[in-house]
Amino acid sequence: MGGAAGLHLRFLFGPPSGGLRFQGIQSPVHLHQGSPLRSLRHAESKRIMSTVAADDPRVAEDHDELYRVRHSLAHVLAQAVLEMRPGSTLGFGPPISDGFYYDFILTEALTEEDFPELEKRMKHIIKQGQKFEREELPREEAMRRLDEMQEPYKREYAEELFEKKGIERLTFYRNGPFLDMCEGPHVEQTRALPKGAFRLRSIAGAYWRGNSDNAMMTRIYAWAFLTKEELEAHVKAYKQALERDHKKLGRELDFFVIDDAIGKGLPLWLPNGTVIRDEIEKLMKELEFADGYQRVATPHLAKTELYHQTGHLPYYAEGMYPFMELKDHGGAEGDEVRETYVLKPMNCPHHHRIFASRLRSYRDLPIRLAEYGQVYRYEDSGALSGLLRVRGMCMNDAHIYCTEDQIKDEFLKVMTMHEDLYRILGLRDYYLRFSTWDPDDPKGKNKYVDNPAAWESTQKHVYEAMVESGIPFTEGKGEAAFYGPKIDVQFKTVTGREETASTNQLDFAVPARLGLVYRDADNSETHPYCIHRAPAGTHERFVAFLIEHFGGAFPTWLAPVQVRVLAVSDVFLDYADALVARLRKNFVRAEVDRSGETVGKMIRNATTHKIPNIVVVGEREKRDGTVTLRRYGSRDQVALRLDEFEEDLLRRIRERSLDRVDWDH
RNA sequence: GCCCACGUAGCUCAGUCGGUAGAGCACUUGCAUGGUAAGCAAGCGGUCAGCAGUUCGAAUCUGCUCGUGGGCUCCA
Repeated sequence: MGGAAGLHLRFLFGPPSGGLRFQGIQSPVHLHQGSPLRSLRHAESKRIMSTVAADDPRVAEDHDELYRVRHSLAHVLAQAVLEMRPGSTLGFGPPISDGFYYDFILTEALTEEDFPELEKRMKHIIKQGQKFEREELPREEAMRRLDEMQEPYKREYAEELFEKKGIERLTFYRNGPFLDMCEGPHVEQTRALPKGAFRLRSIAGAYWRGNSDNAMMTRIYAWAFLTKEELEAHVKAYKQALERDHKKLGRELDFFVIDDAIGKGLPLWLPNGTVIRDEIEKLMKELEFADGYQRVATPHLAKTELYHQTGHLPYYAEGMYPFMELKDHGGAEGDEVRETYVLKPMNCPHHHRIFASRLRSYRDLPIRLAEYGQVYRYEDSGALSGLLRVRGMCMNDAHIYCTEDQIKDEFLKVMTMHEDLYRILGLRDYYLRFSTWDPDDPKGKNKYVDNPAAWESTQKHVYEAMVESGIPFTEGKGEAAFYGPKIDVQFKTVTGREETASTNQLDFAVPARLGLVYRDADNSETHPYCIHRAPAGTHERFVAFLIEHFGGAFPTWLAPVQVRVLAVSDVFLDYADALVARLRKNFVRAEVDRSGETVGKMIRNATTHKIPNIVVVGEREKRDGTVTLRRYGSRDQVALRLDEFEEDLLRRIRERSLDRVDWDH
């Protein structure tokens, strides 16, 4: 997987600028909430949805009250900050999904310890009942005003608005002593702002306009709602969500560790976490087998030269681990470098070489090569986060080589596979984004392969496949990979951060660049199209999503330990052992608790480890040939005959049943 | 990479004014043989992330390094 250009390789983990790493974003469209995917197949949504999300605060209800409150509070915060740090300059201060933020260049640092005083000052400002007064100025006056205000960043943006967006007049808002260039709207006056319904949340660095070439500003985030109750409910929900954090659960439930002795961003999968990975891989292999994929296996290394041929180097070198230089003799100083190798940051070049390993006929196509290949990317250290953003990862990868006529059907099958995978796992809170070419993009030919005809045709095929799939999607114009359109699947983490789970790209350029051909019906040599696809993204990130989705309480088929058997006394351990042996013959991950603790304690331990099936055996069970079953999340105990217990258990595993409902959220 | 915060036992955390380290859980052992979320007791466990400095004396103060977390256009 991955793309054929450095920039786009990184798209599985978000664009290089980090533009997708929003804090607290709501999914633009909660497309799949509350309804099974299947029912969406024929939904009325067979059209491209609006590019701007429905609950995006910028457009919601044409700037509703909440938007005005948040926007106005941002001004109040800025006023308070300027009181405490006179002479500081302003950046942006927009409403966001759960509050607002404001960016500053501060004359002297503020920390979260200053929050109480800032909040106090904000409340004081609110009490003053300052009126928000709107003023529109034509270009020259506006620019003069900004010069007087000594706000260089606002000024820079104003220039851009006049130049590029072609606006005529610039809007300013004044409340009390505070003046800001701002399009509004705002509340009438500060007393209209609900007291006690906002809370300063955190302080963070943020580059001006998100570009690391620009100045580093100080960003203050705040939560804000219309009522105190809403704020408190939000904060409470946020804290509860932190309990599901995959990093926390990963430690508590022994899923993975990241050990500095190995290296940052290089997770070690513990036995429990490996089970989940393996189960996802098994599932994917089944789905792929059904769709005619063939499995391949390729090494972690390749000669650097290969990446020169694909066009990744030297452009993408920064995203890769440093090259390994093989020298003559013992590699002593001064020995000539014979060849260099790289740790692969993607699998596609290897798969392309497999395609090239023999002469291909049009009759062979489509060829679908699948591999869960381990890749390594040298991500910025500050970007690393648990399993969500790592430097060593396993791609849920496959490359489909096909003719133009096959694109639509193949893409449709790929999207259907996504649907199947997510439905099986009960994942609903995601949306799809169709990223297209922007022929008018000023960066033009540097950003996209210069082949308008290919763009038009491939986008049409992908679009038609999406429409036919019936899966709703949004469009991101100008966000395509440089070699073709793509469909990304966006998920939200428990803390509200949005991440790309899967990226699926249509590549009409790189196979040609590598000289891949097949013999066509007319005996000519033709370049294949290539679809890069990864329904489960990387196994690291995907398992992280699943941990958070299930809150660590996995359904039986996914659970690291599927059944734990407790004997009420050591006397009945033989019965417990026999039961476990019987289950393990059927590949059930069952084990006996031999801790010798009290039953209450063993129940507690199994429960805190979120084991889905707890079986208690004692005299009654041994005598009657039964078990007493207690399912995770339930206090009920059910007595079952051994064979009916086993049959039900095996069925749930076989059917990949989501056998619990209380984690529905 | 950059900004901010944080780093004490395997985990979660306490540690006052700078005076040489503590709890609960986990683990080990012993007792208890217990019927659905913690039986009782003892023990083991720390280079207070690392290095350097200030000091008679540093977990505590300062600097650097390493690591972790949050954030780095939701664009006036």
